[in-house]
Amino acid sequence: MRVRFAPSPTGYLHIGSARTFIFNWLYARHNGGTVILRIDDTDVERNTEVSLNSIYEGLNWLDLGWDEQYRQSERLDLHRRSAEAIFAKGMAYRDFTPAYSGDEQESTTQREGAAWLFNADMRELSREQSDRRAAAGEPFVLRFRVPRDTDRAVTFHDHVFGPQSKLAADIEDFALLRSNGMPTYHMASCADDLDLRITHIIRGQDHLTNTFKHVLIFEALAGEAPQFAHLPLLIAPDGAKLSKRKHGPVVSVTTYRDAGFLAHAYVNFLCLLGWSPKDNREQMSRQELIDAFKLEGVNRSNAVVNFADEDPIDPKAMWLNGQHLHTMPVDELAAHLLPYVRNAGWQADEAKMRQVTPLIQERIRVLPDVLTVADLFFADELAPYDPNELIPQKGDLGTAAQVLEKAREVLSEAAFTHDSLESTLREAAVALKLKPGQMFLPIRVAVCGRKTAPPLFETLAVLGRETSLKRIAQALANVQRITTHA
RNA sequence: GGCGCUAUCGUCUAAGGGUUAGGACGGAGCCCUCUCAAGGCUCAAAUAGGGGUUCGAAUCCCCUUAGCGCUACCA
Repeated sequence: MRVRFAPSPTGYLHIGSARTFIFNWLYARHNGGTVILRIDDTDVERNTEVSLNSIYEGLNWLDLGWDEQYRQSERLDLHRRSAEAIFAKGMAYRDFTPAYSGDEQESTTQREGAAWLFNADMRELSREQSDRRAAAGEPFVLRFRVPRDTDRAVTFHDHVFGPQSKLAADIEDFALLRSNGMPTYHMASCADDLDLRITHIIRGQDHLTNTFKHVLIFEALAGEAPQFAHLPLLIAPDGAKLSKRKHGPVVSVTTYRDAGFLAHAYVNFLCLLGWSPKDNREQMSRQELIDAFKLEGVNRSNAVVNFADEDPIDPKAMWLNGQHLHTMPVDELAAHLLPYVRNAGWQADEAKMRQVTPLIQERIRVLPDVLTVADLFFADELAPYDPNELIPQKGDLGTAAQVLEKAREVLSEAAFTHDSLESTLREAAVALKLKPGQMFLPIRVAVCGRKTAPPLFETLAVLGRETSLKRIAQALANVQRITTHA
């Protein structure tokens, strides 16, 4: 079994394309098949190297890999020979009509009545006439001669959409070769699918109606077409199809990468758009996805990627990334986090990172969150904060000072382990006739620089005696400065 | 305009003739608790509309509506 993913390098890797690639990959891995990456670059006008690179960039980030790789631009001979073969069988003809020059937007919306199907004079042109004009160097496009004197229907079975049928008489005589000699998408794609022995074509639903044309080409060339499976499209909250121009960077996979997503969490999220394992599972490992993936589980209706102007990330994707982060082994997560910490300019080694990671693991949803959650473990100096933050419930600056002084006293003796710190500080609270919360808050703020932070005893243990006492002393000094000035 | 496809909570989805229409995200509330998270529990929230077929329809058929796709040398 052989599947292919065939992006054209006219933009970056789009979220919908990424999902198509993922589904192809999953289908192949589930069935022990081969994944082929084929760059569909026959449109020389619009292809760019930058775009090609960004597609590789996106694909590499997904970290799934592929088995074989081709570029259509290196296979033009095959495409032309295939077109010639169809022409030789009399199933294609030359059309010397100059390229349609009307405004295409208007032509499709304003045109009344029947759609264009073919240019009768060209379809009926005698072979002698055709050869003569071609020999004279007159440019032409090669069109498929769609059978239309019968009531025959073109049919195929789609693994997602079921049986499909369309009257041949409703299919226009599409182009195989352009007047510049380059193959069209239809020609190149089918010729390559045949030559690369593709068994299953899994692609976006925007190709569903093109498939009738492809079936005609496959029949003309080989008599038999591969299997088809079309995927529902990914659309924007406004119902429009995702486009760079209209929706901005949300449509690029690099948006998620740059936001600090785990590649696998992103893959997991994309899988849930248009496919379901049918058993309510959502967080799934790569192997679980491979095992569960079946084309029968693919939906038929388009799925909305739920983003907003203020937030380009789908909330469910954010949640799912958090789930993967929360359940990841500590060492693995620490390894993911360390580069972010170092890029921020902080001193950190693997050992320190592994100590800090368990304290922040369930408090982050994307990797860069480490910068705002764990800063207090890495920064030498705490950012300045309002000393009034040190005041506990039902207390005042005096209470804060009292707590901090007591903390300084007991912490200079206590062992810096979780259990020892907890019992020491709880006893101190009792001695001061304060509730535990009133005792802990001033210390937390003194040591973390803010009220929301990881649990106090673990935090103190990781910070160590020296840093903890230094920060408590600084807080105390700040409080005393205010009270004496007042 | 023609042809094709689709239609379940705001979003992702389950249920493919018989269920109080299930789960998840997001939202609200409660619990847990040294703060924040995480976790647990609860609540609000859907079968586009109309006709059939059937004892019985979200599910099958038809119509309407809406959305999407393709539509003369983009892929």
